[in-house]
Amino acid sequence: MRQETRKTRQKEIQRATLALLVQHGYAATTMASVAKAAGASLETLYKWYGDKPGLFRAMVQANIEELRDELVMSAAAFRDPLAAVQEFGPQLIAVLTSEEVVALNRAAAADPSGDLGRIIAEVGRGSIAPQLTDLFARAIESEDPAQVTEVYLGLLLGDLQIRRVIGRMPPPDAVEARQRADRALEMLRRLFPVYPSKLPA
Amino acid sequence: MRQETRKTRQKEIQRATLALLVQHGYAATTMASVAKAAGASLETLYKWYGDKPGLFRAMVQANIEELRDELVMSAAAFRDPLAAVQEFGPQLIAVLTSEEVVALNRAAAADPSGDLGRIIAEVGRGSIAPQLTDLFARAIESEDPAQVTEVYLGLLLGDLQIRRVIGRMPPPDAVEARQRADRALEMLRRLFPVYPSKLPA
DNA sequence: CAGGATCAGTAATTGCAATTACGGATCATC
DNA sequence: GATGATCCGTAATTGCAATTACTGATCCTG
Repeated sequence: MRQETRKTRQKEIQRATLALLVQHGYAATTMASVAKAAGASLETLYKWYGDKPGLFRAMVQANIEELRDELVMSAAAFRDPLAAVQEFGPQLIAVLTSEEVVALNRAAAADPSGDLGRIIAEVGRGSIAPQLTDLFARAIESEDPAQVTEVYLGLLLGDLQIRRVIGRMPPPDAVEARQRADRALEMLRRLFPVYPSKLPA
Repeated sequence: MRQETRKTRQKEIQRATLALLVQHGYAATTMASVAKAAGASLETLYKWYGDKPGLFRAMVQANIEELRDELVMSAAAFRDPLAAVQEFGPQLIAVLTSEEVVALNRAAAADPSGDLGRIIAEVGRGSIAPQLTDLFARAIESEDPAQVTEVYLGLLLGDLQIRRVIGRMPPPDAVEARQRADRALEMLRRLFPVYPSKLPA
């Protein structure tokens, strides 16, 4: 099979795996059910991914990277750093509380090896936080822009993520997400001085 | 067997269950391993708890209540509300990032029924947040003290919990916890006006 | 068009853990 | 001290899912 074909095939398999993970959880997602849903054979799954953890490792990696790339793109579309943050916040809430990311986090929580958690942390937070820190470094006076990011994320998300992961909350809708993000940014601006040139006109 | 004896026996079983959960996770904690560790028989486990989820439900309930009671006690020991919060913050960080609570959260994340998550949310947050809200209502001018609590928890914990649960972080030590709590309270006081009478002497 | 590789579909194989069943010891109660 | 209940320890039973093996079908490559 050609490389291109295989790549799209793998994407299909990983998509099917994620769908089953969202619906049934890690333990109840069997290799057989993945094969059936993806129209692939067990032999192929094992040849390509080695074993069940291997499949999920690849799936998590691919999906987290995909989500990251979407977020990266949207952030780059702005010149004014705080305007970018303002746009970014609600998206970040939406992504991090989505069924998909919640399911990925649950899988990571159940993974004794810690591989899934490492992937999520490195690819997810590891690439998102620096972007935010860059934006804040351009907009806010602080010797430690990374800490501004910390505070912002705390204000933005609170314990939304952990509550979602243990299953005690629906995802916030778009209106709530925007409100929450606006409040977080407003509080952040009261906590840290904004460069005068960056004040809104 | 007398009531008292049975109660202590159940406590032993639940303690052993938690220890195994912390060490191996939910999936790898077998009923047989619990029986062995607790020196109980499988028959007793099934007679008392019905099935594996039942055992874990009871265990989570008992342990969360125990943790809550410890926190409740410490908070009641103060007269000045913000002093109580100041003392409470580091403890809350320590408890919520402890191996035990992380393991309980992981079990809840893996539980498809949502029972464990419900227990944790209701017994845990459901009793802690109102206590904090009471303290803030006495110390801070706000039409919505519950939201002050929200903000405080966000500043205090950030994404510590979710990062702990997916396995990408050691628990913060006592010094870090206190620093973090102090910073959170200090930021909170800049965000919300404190009643003059409550200002420190 | 032959040859070899790759894949889907299905049928073993295997191991593990939840659950059940049973025999002997222990303990509270009368 | 008898007795019935309760408990421990261990040995089935059972079901499920990961993993492996086998059989044609399909698709590139020359």
